[in-house]
Amino acid sequence: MLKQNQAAVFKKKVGETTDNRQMKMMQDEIRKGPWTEQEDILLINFVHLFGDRRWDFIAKVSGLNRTGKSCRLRWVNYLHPGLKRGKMTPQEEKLVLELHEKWGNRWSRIARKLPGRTDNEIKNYWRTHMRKKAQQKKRDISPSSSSSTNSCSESNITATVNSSPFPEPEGATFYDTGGHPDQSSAVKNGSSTEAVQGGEKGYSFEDIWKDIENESSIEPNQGCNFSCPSIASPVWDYCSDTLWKMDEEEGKMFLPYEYGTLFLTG
DNA sequence: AAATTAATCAACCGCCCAGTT
DNA sequence: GAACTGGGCGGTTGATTAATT
Repeated sequence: MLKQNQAAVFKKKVGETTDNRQMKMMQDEIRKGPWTEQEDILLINFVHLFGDRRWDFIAKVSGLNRTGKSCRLRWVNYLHPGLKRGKMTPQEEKLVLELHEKWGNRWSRIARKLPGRTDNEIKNYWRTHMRKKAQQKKRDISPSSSSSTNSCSESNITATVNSSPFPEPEGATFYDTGGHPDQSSAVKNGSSTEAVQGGEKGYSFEDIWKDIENESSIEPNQGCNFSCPSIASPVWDYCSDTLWKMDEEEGKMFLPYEYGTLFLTG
């Protein structure tokens, strides 16, 4: 992360997009690329003050020179106190696969069922996983290939996915097709998949939930809770020690409460 | 030990939708 | 009802790290 931070760049927005909404930012220099710790701390402060909804406002008021979207993404994917980090547990893997089978690439929706995991994380996981699977399949098809030596979780996964065989045309993996070929249109039409939420599969989600909850004290849909005791994000480790101290020591560096008073009281 | 390849993850982009004016 | 705006979502990219040759 810190190495990436060194490479953070400013980019001119001019000529980069035709999105009208971004045209107004053209006169500004919008910071892009990896976030620095200072930015993280600043963002945390302002989310603390204004909540995790008004991203454009936070982006402006904080002086981050980031877009609201960028702030939101950073918060949701990295800074949110409820985030669980580290490898997916077998239970989580199983749940992801089960839900993906039901809902396709509805990552945010799937993520809501996995407390502490983000849509981005699940998406990345799935991408990696399906790439592996595609490669595995190639090896299986190849006559010179030897038998697979998958891990325990991997074999479970394969079994689950294979319960509903998906087409994997040459050159396009299952992931590339978005899971279910007919899913995207249904989703676009808003008819989506609420109806299939019942979970008619032969295995119990409650069991999975029990397992997951045993491993993590995080409640589903917990939301933003700043008394959060189980902060997993690296910056929170840092913040818990130094953030509020810095406010005092470095004086008006962030000015969170002054801003807060100013804007909250109108 | 160096080079190459694969895996992982953070971040951006563009589209869409819902709410507001 | 049309235009505008903010936020959410899925897809994609690029940088970094780990594993392999």
